[in-house]
Formats: sequence, structure tokens, C-alpha cells
Amino acid sequence: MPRTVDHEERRSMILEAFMAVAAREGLHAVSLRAVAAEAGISLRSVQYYFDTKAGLMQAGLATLEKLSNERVKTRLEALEPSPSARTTLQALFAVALPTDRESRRFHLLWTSYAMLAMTDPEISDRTFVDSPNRLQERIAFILEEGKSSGEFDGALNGELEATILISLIHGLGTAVLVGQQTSESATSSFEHYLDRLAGAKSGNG
Amino acid sequence: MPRTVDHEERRSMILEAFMAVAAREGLHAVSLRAVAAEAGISLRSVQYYFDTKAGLMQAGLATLEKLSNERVKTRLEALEPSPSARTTLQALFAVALPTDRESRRFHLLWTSYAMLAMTDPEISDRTFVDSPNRLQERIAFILEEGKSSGEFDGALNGELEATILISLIHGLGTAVLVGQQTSESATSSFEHYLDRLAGAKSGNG
DNA sequence: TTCTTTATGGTACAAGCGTATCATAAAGAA
DNA sequence: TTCTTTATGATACGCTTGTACCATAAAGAA
Repeated sequence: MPRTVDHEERRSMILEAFMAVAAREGLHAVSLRAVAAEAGISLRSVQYYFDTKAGLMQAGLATLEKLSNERVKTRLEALEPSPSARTTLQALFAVALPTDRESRRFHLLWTSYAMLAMTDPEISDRTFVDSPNRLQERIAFILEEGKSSGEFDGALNGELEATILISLIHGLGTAVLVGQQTSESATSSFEHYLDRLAGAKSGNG
Repeated sequence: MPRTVDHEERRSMILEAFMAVAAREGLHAVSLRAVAAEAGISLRSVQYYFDTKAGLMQAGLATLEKLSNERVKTRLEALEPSPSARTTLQALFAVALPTDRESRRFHLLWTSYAMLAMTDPEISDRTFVDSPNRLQERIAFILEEGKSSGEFDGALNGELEATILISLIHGLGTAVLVGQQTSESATSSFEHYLDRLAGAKSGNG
């Protein structure tokens, strides 16, 4: 076995260049040559590690998902031990909001991939069902915990509320991304929503 | 003046072909040749009426916005006279939900354009601020009317609730589009939300 | 009818694309 | 050292793209 290189390390280096190009010029503008130039390697090397463009695109989506999961995990682990349901929901919202460049990049590319998957069979559209489903289950679980602890009304329908919450989080995120809402107004809207969800009796703003 | 053709009629015929191609193959896959073939005319004619591809893309977005406004208008005019705030909000939600092929097409292309506008300066990103802003003002107005009529609590913060509502509508719409939610579950989530907004005292599911 | 402008077709061009092929430098195995 | 496999560079091919150019049919104006 001659001249062995760490393939995983090489692939992730190229994927980082992929992300940079995709975020800067748009997912539609990604080309093997542009990624190669961004990574400072030759076109041939990108082919070598990803074979085809479809392979690179699929790896890009997988990376995006992995990075997002890591961001969520890191954010939640940074919380105090046994956080309240509200605190956990706030953390999930904060990580979903496209405030810094990395989260803006994620939101832009994730949505671009989702739209691409609607017409391109090369991109698995299961991702955009399974991944939100996992998040929704997680939120439902948090709500159940909140019910147990008395933080939320025991009659609250966790499944339904989780659906609303995830849609609201996503909707506010998109509004911030395109510049229709500031992150401040989105945050106060979300807080207001949590107030009513927790209060469940008085719905003032 | 020789051989005059109705330019507006010709342009809208080409734009219809544009929509068909964009919805079927994705906005990124639109080419002047594909649109020409779809319309059954020559490449040259598409150039003649839209000059450049950028011109066609801009006209496509404008058409999309116009069609959406017309859909909303038609849906609202079909309501009974002096509808309740809740009825009006339900109608707005129904028209935003990607259920039939035309509304799915709108949601797909609108979101694709929004993402495109983030990286392509040729596409005006003002559209994705102004258009939701108008809808949000409209919703805020509906909520104010609901407050006046006693349908909603007078202490309700119309601006904040409008922000939440528009984000929720958009978020649920996207979830339905990608297949993560059925239109039925999205609708019952929305109804549940309206229940709590109207009740403002008991928040059961 | 003749002229002039409009509308359209056909086509050529340069650029960029994904992919494939060939050569070769690098490095562990013999 | 010699051999063999890995990793990379350079490059060519066929295709599609947006754009530009040239010709011409069609139709109101003279």
C-alpha cells in the first residue's frame, strides 16, 4: 500500500470549499471547477474523492445535516443541567435562527437543497421529511417533560404544539434570512408565543 | 407601422411556458431554449420579447407575484360579505397552503426565487421583504377588526400576532410542500392555533 | 405596387460544464 | 533498489448555455 492519504480528512476539506462556494454564489452555481479552485486543488482531485457531481452534491447535503446536528448538540450541552422546557425551546430557536454567518449559510443551503429535491431525483427528498420529523419528536418530548414538571398545562396536545412550534421556528427563520424580520423581532415574537403557551390562560402581548 | 403583434399577450404566453418549465424541472434548470421549446416558438423569439435571460427571470418573478395576488383576491372575494376575522384568516391560510398543483408551483418557485435572490444581485431581494410586509399588514388589519368586533381580546398585540401568523402560515406551507406534513395535519394545527388565539383563555388541543 | 418596419427563424460563437483519459510523482512493499 | 499501487495534474471531448448576427416573411404606409 503506497502513499496513503486520509480520505476522510481530504473529503471534509473539499466539502468545506463546497460550502464556501455554495454559500457565496448559490447552490445552483456550484461547479466541480469552482470547488477545486476554492480548495486550491485540481479538478481531477475533486473527481477522485467524489467521483461525480451528484456524489458531491449528496455529500454536501449530508455534511449540512451533520453540521446542523452538531450545532444543536453543542448548544444544548452548553445549557445548565436539567434545563426547563422553555429554556430548551429557546435554545433550539436560537440555534435555528440565521443570525451569524454559519447559521445563515445553513438556512440558505438547506432550503435550496429542499427546493432542489422537489425536481431532482438525485437528491433524496426523504431528508426533508426525516430530519424535521426528528426535530419535531424532540420538541414533543420537551413539551411532555414540561407538562410533567407542571411548566405546561397537562391538557396540552404535545404533537400538535410541536408541529406548530417547528413550523413557527422555520417560518421565523426564513423571514429573518430574507430580511423581512430582524432577529430581535423574531425572537420577541417567539417569546410571546412561549408566554401564551406557558400561561395558557392570559394571551396578552 | 407594419405587422403589429400584441406584445403583452405574447409575453404572457412565453411566461406561461417559463412557469411550466420552472415548475417541472426546477428554477435552476430554466434555459431560453427550454422555454422556447415549451412555448413552441424559436429561441430568437424568446430573446425578442425578453432580451436577456435576466429579463426573463425578472419577469417570471413579477408574474409569480401577480398570480399570487390574484389568487388571494379571488379567494377573499368568494367569501360571504363581511366575513369574520377567523374566516378571513382561514381563507388566507387555505390559499397559502400548497395543495393543488398551481399553489405547489407557486410555493416552490417563490422559495426558489427567494434563495436565488440571496446570492444573485439580478433578482431584487426587496420583493421578499415588501410582499410579506404587505401580507403582514393585511393580517394585522384583520386582527384589529377582530378586536373591534369582540372576536379577539382587545389586549391582543396585532403586530406581534401578525408576525407569528405569517411565519406560521409560511412554515406550515413549506412543511406540506416537502411532504413532512399533510395538508390535513397542517390545517388542524392552524385551526388549533386560531382556537387559542380567539379563546385567549383556555389553551387545550 | 413599393417601401419600411416588425417579428421570427436559423445559426454561429465563445464560454463553461461534467466526464473521461493519459501521464506521472509519491510512497509503502518486495 | 525495484515494484506496485495511490494520488494528482493536465488536458481533451462532447454538450449546453447565453448572446449576437444575418436573413426574410409579414403587413401597414406611401
